[in-house]
Amino acid sequence: MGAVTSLVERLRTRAGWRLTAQRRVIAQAFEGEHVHLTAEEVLARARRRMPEISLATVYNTLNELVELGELRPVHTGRGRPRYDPNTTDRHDHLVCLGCGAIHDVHGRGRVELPRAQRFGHRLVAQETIFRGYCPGCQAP
Amino acid sequence: MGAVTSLVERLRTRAGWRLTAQRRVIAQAFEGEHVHLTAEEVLARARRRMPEISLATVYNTLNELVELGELRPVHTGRGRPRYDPNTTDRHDHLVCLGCGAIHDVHGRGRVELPRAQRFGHRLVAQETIFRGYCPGCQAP
DNA sequence: ATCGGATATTAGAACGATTCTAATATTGGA
DNA sequence: TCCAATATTAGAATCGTTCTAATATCCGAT
Repeated sequence: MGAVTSLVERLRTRAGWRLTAQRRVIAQAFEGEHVHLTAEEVLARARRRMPEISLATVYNTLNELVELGELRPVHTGRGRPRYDPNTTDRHDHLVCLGCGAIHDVHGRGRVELPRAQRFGHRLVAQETIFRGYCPGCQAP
Repeated sequence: MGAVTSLVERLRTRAGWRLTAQRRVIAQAFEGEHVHLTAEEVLARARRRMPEISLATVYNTLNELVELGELRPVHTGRGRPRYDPNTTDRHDHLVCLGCGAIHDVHGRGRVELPRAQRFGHRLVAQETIFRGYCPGCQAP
């Protein structure tokens, strides 16, 4: 998955799912490495290829791709949620509280949640976010 | 701090900060352990003691308390942000993707961010969130 | 090829959460 | 007691996202 096949390629061959022109340009917005886009940014990129695409379709498609496990929403706590197409390589995120910039990072070690601490939950995901100030935003 | 002195007590003695009646009832909303309230919930609790308090004041005060380091906002990715008065004991959060319930948890181990992975950032916080489905919400 | 039902797109309205505005009230110090 | 600084408030404004319902497109069956 992930690096092996491209997002567009995977969507193209997904049974029971139509890869329309709109969905294609939305998927293409995520090409390249280390992309973490807001809905608005996805719209802007999609419009470069298809100027008439609507914001509603962007939201619809983003929600579907999250549902399909192809995008991972990242709640930075600074501005709006961002969407990360890298759902296969385990990684964390580093967010600048000044400008909102976001980096993929590979933390050392892992937090485990012992059974006794799960309160009967079935775990499906875990996320670590680091916050700080980037070199350009040294601050309060 | 934290458990040693109560939030209201700390605010009462904070220089250059007026502990008004409104701010007091907002702080009192966080009494008790393991509380994670939305702004709306804070308003509801504050109104039990002061029915005429306004939502604007709740938002103003919550933002100030976060600024002062007395509340920690928790971005669960499910519903609105919650505010956690426990800013001193290191802990993580477990969120139910079904009903949005949230638990304090103590994960085992820790994620470290090596200097080489900090991209020059000065780190100020780190947060791990576990997501899953609680016993009442066994799901999709 | 054509039809028909299912699916997708769209503009714009609606919604919910939060912030802003600007007028009024309260505070604490001179 | 007076004054300036600070806090509160209702309601308007803003922002991001979802909803609505009308139109368009797709794909399989004929």
